Amino acid sequence: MLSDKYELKQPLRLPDQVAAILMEELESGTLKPGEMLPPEMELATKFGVSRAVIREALSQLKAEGLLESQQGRGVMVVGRSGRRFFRLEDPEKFNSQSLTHLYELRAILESEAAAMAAARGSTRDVAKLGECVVAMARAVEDDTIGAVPDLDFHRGIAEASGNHHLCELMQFLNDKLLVLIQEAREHSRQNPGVPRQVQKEHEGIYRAIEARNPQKARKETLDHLRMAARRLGLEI
Amino acid sequence: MLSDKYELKQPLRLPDQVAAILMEELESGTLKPGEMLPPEMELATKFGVSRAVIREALSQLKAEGLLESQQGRGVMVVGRSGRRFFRLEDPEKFNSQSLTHLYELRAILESEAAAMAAARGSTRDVAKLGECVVAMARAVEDDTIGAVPDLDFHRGIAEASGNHHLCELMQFLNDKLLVLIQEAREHSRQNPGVPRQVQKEHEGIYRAIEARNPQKARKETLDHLRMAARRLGLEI
DNA sequence: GGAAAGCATGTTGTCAGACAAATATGAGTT
DNA sequence: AACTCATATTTGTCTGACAACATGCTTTCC
Repeated sequence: MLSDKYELKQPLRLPDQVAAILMEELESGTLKPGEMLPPEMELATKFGVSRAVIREALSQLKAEGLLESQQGRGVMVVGRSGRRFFRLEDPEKFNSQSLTHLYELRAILESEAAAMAAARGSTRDVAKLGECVVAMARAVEDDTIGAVPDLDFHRGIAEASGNHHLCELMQFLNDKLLVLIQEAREHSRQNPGVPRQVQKEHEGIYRAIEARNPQKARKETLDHLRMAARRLGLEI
Repeated sequence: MLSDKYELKQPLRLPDQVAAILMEELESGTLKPGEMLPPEMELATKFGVSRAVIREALSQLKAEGLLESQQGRGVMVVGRSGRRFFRLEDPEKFNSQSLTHLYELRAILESEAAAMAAARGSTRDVAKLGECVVAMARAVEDDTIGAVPDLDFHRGIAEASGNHHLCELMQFLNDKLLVLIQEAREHSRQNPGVPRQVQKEHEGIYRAIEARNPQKARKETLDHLRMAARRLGLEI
């Protein structure tokens, strides 16, 4: 039984609850870097759970790089520099402003990626982008869902930037915004004329990259995402 | 002292090994989203470990959002959109190109953050930046280490951007690049004249932000980071 | 015959205890 | 003061057990 001291929610599994509490103490500074955690057995009695539960919780935090354990010594709190992940707040807690910020971040990265793609993308990368544009054009004609080529197009720009970290990060953000993006696409298809407009924007980006014009590629991408955000109802 | 950090080449613990193998299978597509994992007991015999070890491994992957379990049903593979973290490859495996890319990513974000700070940073934020500049100037005069105000300055820019996600992401990247940055600072102090040059660049950024000139803030930051990269020996 | 209730089985969640392995600690010796 | 060694502490791993929940099948009742 977990003590009521820690307002634990029932539905979550015990290790997750314990991990959340410890994480809280880590972020609030109650547990400072370099300090040792109490022994697992002590934590177990303190939280009123078995050692197995404690170990699963610690395992999560260790995997994230927040803690470090050594057999015979104990568990130590490691500083921020040890963090292995960039964690986004839980999507359930996203409010409108948070979403706008996320979208803004994406726009920064994607416009810069487009500029880099124009500056130094391989001809192969650019050719792949061209295929995506053609596929999307066909989707607009047929009035079908152009989701796959659309996603491919945006991923292609990231890859053409030649920066692997940037690519991975954009992939992550896009995954997070996926629901939002799909909503936008659905919304677009219902408004006649919008798909054609979107296609024109995509083609503008593609032409700028193909023409090896970084400035233009950045601007076209920025404009495109600004328009897309407006279509989504986000104030940017 | 210093060897303490590098001495810890601890043999991987069993749960970490199992987690690594499963992660490999997830990324390679051997385990596809929607599929069910074998029961924990089966995995245990397959890997030749106890169920507790398997559970700790699964706990890590569940925390990362790669798996999802339900009592009585089993463990399911979740698609990419479920990922909760943006994971950077292990710092030990960083090669020169990878570092350059990481630095490039940081430059993108920081220059844009500076522009946003100029465009919409609160007067409070800007004032704090001014204090950092003064503190750094004093450090240059005294020839002491200006690490703290320097970090504060860069963090201040991120905060002044008003975008929380951007701020967190920059914090994460800076933590990762911290060793690199400290190296740069040490290198700077040994080369006479460099600290003054750095200070001049910082002041340039600050003046642009204070003057509410986004374009200039972006350019000054970009120039500063480009110079810093060159001082570090990275080809940008 | 069909639908609802109950039972059997499989799976995850949690607990308890045990031992091994590595480390810290302290007493005793040189 | 420094070294040695036995002891205690702590993490790493294993085993077995039971509870909670889900699924499918059987039984029962209309």
